Amino acid sequence: MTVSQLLTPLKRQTLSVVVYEQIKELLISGRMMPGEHISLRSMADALGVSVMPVREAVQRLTAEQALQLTPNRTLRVPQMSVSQFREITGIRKNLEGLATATATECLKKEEIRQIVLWHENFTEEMKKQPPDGARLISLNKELHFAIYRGACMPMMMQLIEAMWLRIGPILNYDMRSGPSREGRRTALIHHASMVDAILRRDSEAARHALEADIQSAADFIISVGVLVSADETA
Amino acid sequence: MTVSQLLTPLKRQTLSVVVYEQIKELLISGRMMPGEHISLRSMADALGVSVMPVREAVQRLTAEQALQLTPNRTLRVPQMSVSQFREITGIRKNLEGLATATATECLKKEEIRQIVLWHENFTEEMKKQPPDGARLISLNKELHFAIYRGACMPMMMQLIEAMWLRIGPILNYDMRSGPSREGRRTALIHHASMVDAILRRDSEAARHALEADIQSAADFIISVGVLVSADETA
DNA sequence: ATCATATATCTGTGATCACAGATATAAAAT
DNA sequence: ATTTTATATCTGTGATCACAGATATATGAT
Repeated sequence: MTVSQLLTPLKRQTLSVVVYEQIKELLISGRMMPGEHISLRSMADALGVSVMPVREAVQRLTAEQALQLTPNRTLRVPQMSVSQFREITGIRKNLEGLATATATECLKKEEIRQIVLWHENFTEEMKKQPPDGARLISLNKELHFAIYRGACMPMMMQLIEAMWLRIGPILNYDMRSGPSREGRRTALIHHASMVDAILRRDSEAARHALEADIQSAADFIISVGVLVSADETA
Repeated sequence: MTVSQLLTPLKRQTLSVVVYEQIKELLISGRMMPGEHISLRSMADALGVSVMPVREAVQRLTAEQALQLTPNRTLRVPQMSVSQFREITGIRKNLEGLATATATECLKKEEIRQIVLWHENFTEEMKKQPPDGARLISLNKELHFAIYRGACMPMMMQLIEAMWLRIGPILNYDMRSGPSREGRRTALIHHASMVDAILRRDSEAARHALEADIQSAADFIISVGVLVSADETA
């Protein structure tokens, strides 16, 4: 065996996409608050690169509406109005419902085993006093995406990820301090019936449970009052 | 009335977004073929700007998968495999179906009048011998988006536009020389029943007609054989 | 102390240069 | 004539500078 065979393929990673992934992770895990301002140069200094890669990463995130460029040439993580959040919730129920139903019919045994595992870990963390907010966010995401991946619809995955990227800061806003008690109970109920439906290969039941999970979480977010009026989002 | 009141608000248009819109228009109207190569500098020269704005526009289009960056650092308009096209068709039926059903229930009279107008123009152009391919593409798009806009779901609109951007080059591939005779007949049938359902405020019938329209067009594209094998899209 | 003005600093945007990798072209050797 | 080698050109990427607009700070006058 030669040395060249030992080397990893070293897939081409431009600095831009590395920066992009980093900022994306900050947003999706909710370490940046809605309304918070950022700047290209400060971000570049913090990451130890020039502004160039940050520019391209930010440009891309702005196109995905994960960041927002105000009329005063200021970058910020967008706030969200109730109506925007309602619309995004409707779209999510549609897309993720379709992905869940499709996945239920074609998931492999090994993949189902993994899903059950994520579910158990999530349940376990939920029962702690108090649960670790960051870990809950992560486990919840892993559980959902393990299901969606099973649908074998790569483009659908991208759309769903784009949606999660936009609601990431909002979701974290809630999860950061751990969800309320009844929030925990309903999440566990819906997750359980969703996993149960998958095990029974009942695609419509799985879709229904998933939609209920999304809707109840959305209702909670709206009731908390972190969303702003429509004119503050412009 | 002062002069300042006569001036348009002059909304801030960066060069980048102007270039972005231009390339987008080229793609969506199908003036660029799938597999065709482009370069930043040639595009910049053609538009009379530096490479900088083109870079950002292309970066954004690449993120939206409307352009593709090959491993050899070459830009091209992506080809599409049959499975990719099938998936995108499924997503489109879902998203555009939801938008159509929603719009059917809340469209205003004036908006419906406009939709009927686009439908009549499209029908008229279809009956010409031969029909103008570019005009058909434009009219078809206007008709569909007039309906979707009626749903008042701005985020949904962005998702739908992103889908159309990706299939633009493929659709044009077919429409350029005008559709086949039976393609024309089925398109007209589905459009007619869709508009009819909207007039009757029958949202489920409208959704069904829309889905049939998308599916029949997709079946035709697949039968033409412009799609490539999966390994050519990597 | 309060308000107006001026200065300094920070913002994103665009242009230009330098660089490494890939491709095409031309020259040379067989 | 064919293959190999060298050169030139073209590719996207990253860094740096210049610029105009906006914001904050400081300076001045009242």
